[in-house]
Amino acid sequence: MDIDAAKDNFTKYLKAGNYRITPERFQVLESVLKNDGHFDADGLFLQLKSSGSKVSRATVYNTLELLQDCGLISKYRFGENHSRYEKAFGRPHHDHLICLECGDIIEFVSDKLTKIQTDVCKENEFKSQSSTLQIFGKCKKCQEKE
Amino acid sequence: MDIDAAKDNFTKYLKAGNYRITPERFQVLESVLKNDGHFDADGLFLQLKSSGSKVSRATVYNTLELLQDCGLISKYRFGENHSRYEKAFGRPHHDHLICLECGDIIEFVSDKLTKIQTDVCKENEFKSQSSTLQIFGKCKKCQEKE
DNA sequence: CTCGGTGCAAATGCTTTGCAATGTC
DNA sequence: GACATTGCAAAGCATTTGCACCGAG
Repeated sequence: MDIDAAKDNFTKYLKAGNYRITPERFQVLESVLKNDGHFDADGLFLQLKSSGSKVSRATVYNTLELLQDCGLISKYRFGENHSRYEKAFGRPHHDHLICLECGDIIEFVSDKLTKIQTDVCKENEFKSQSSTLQIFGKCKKCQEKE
Repeated sequence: MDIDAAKDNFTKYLKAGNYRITPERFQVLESVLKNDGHFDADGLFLQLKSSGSKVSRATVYNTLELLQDCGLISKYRFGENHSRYEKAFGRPHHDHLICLECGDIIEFVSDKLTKIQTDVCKENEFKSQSSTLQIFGKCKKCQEKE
């Protein structure tokens, strides 16, 4: 839907930072936009490769960092040994329930949580930039399996 | 203070799980108990080494996992490429403010947060096992530096 | 034409693993 | 004595880096 808006956004970010507009960077962005859930760097690399792109892993990592810096994607570490990303463009902030059994990730939004975070930061005179609440456990489906 | 209680705890856990009581495992536990803040596996290994212990990295990692399973320590991933641990024995649950500038980690406790988490889990029929709220940003000291 | 960006492969850093030796039960 | 646990070094895996080449500005 807002693919063009995302591209515009990225273009502006690149120009503003005096980064070059390269086809590789936009190939990565397009690949990112195809993913609806969470994805990782290597998955994205494979996805690009299978769609005929010749972008290298190095460029994928490099571009993911740029996309994160300009707010188009969010990066997470769900207690695994690799990072996960997801589209952030035009989406409200949300947090995650992570099933340790099946690996499923459930998203949720909580206004109250946002307020608590604001309060905690104020109390500690801390300037928040980003946050993540991760709840690990067992999802409904996996509980029923027993 | 509760060093003996921690050791008891670990002993019981090992026996219950049919794990063997080895000196190496207790050397790791003792080293863990010496640390008041957050520490990582390699730091612990070095600490053990410098105090004359011959425990290997493999054993450190193995034992840290056991200690985590029996609730004596907690494991975190603060967006870095390595895991961090901290004593959990006899401490209330708390969360973290992480300064992206100086790396300082501030702990905080929030009852309201606990309640929200309970509610979110109920709504999603999710069975929580552990959780972590991480707020990344800039601490008071680093804000003043500018 | 300049210098930032790219691909490739090698390097890195944390963590795990394979295996023979060791020590607990 | 059986077999889980250990130390060591090598392997794994995600990510980064060095460098020669390429192409955007």
